[in-house]
Amino acid sequence: MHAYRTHTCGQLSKMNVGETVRLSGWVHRVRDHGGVLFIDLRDHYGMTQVLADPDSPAFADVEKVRSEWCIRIDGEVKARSAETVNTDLPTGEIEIFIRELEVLGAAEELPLPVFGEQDYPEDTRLKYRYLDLRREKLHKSIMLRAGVIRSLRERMQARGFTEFQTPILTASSPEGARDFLVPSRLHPGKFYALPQAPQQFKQLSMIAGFDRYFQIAPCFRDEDPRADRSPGEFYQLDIEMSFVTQEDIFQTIEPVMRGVFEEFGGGRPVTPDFPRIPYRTSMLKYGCDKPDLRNPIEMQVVSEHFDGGGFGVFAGILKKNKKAQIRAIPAPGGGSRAFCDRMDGWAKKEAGLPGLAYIFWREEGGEIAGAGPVAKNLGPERTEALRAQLGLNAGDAVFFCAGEPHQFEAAAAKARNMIGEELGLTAKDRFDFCWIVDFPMYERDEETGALDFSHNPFSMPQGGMDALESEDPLDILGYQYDIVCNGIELSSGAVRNHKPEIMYKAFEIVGHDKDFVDSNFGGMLSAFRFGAPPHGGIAPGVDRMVMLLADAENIREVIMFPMNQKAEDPMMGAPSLPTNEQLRELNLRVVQEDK
RNA sequence: GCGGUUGUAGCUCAGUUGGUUAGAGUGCCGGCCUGUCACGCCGGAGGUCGCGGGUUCGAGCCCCGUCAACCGCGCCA
Repeated sequence: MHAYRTHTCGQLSKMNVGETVRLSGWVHRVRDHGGVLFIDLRDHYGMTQVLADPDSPAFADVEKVRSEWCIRIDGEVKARSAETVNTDLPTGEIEIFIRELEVLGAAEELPLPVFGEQDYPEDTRLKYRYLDLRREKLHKSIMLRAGVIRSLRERMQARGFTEFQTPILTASSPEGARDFLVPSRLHPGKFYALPQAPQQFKQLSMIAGFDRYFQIAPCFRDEDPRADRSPGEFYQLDIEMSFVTQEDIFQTIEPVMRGVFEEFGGGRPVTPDFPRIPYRTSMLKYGCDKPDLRNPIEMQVVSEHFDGGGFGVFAGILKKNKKAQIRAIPAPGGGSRAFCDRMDGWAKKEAGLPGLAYIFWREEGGEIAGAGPVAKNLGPERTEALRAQLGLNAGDAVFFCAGEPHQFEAAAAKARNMIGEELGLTAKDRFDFCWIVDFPMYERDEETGALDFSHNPFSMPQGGMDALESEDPLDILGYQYDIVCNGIELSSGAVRNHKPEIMYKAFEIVGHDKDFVDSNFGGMLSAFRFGAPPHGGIAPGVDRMVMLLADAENIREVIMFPMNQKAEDPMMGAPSLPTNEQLRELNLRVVQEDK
């Protein structure tokens, strides 16, 4: 007989009745009835009820075990009587009568119970992550993650992609986020950087002729975390392909994403064809570039109804500022003063808006009439024209944002989400994908007035060199795109700029000369001079995909050993002080120590 | 760096207008119990109410400061 087990805890059934078996696992729950004592024995595969009574030679030992002890038992498989069958358990038709028990690992009083669904404070969960990982929910989420990664690999390989490893110790890149640096022992005073993404390496692999690259790639960025952004490190499904247009990339990646969400989404419907929404349209309709399309609300520009009208505040804003605009957020079914006032209060308190002006419509003597202070000042004709444009009816409402779009859009997007939630308009249990396309190449810094890349400086501008030379930089669009699902940005990608002269020109527009480009991106740029193929790619975030699939609010729920909000690992004690010896070898001296 | 929320038993939480000895559930320890599967019943131990200061006859509760955790902002090509 095997030293630890003949079967797993999820394996035995009626077919095994009468067999002598050996199981190992953790004591999930003990139910001691004095004369008979039940243990739910748990392992990775499932749960089996084992029991002993005074007839068992192991009875005295069994009485001593406690929750989460790791034990091995030998015993006989017995059929349960009809009344005692547990239909909730795959092994519920049998139980094991214990003949022998060995304690493999006893457990002290638990700082974190494994049994039950209760929530526990995160610092405790992180400090005792191995206990938390025993719990059903987290254990399942981590297995889901593993399944998603396996499926992504299979799907990519099936499409002719090959997984390559790129360096972890590499050079710092001046663009983007803060780097993690690793001191070089062999080169005193010099540092490696951990890759923020294998961006340049994957492009170089295209230039090297590998045609289709992918990698479940670790990425490192030394930025402050958020609920959906883990501190320091995360994984991307990093992809690059040669001889492709933007459309080819869409056609390749979309089925991978859809397939994985269909495979692991538990039957929740997935967008059959991802709509493509230009960046500017998205900002207009949704106020942001990552719209939650489960929410049907679309904003509209309604400035004309207020221009020169009786609602003095808005008319005044339009008159004073040419860039100003009145944007309507329709709220079907929100047509009550109570709801409108509640949203107005919320906007003041939570959204950083001066308030949310509103109109709501109701039946008055067989006619639909607008109500509220805005409607009163605007007058019935303009109010009616507004209603007609928005297609609203009695019982509906509309909220307004006024000013320059870039000033109110973020808050308007929040309000749109809030209204969708509050009115029950936002669908649940669905994965609504879209592509956001046509990102502008450049943007102007509001304070300094300087031009800068709005996203990735390595993307190909639409129109190529001609566009860079002739168009207003702010009008130039890039072959650059995002995948968004349920309001979460999953991925950014682009067709790359593989021509040195266009690269120089693109950087020149934001005020970087040839020397800057050469000294910062010299490696890649020189590769572009030796027959670079047109290429492009994308990099969906694995952690966020799993978050969506697991319905997790926090990225730490889908990472096996995450760090806390302060980028510490309370279990392993990272980061930690180096020894003097280590510092000496690295030629480093610590100027200021953390308190 | 800034803002918000939270902090009471090992764990999850309650705690009235500031009032006498700070409670419950769970876990732990002891006792009882031969069919439970959130087993049940009886008993027990377990508290610097995050920390420091203040107001008050009296502070878990009010005030000031501080620390920690989380959430958000900045940041994240």
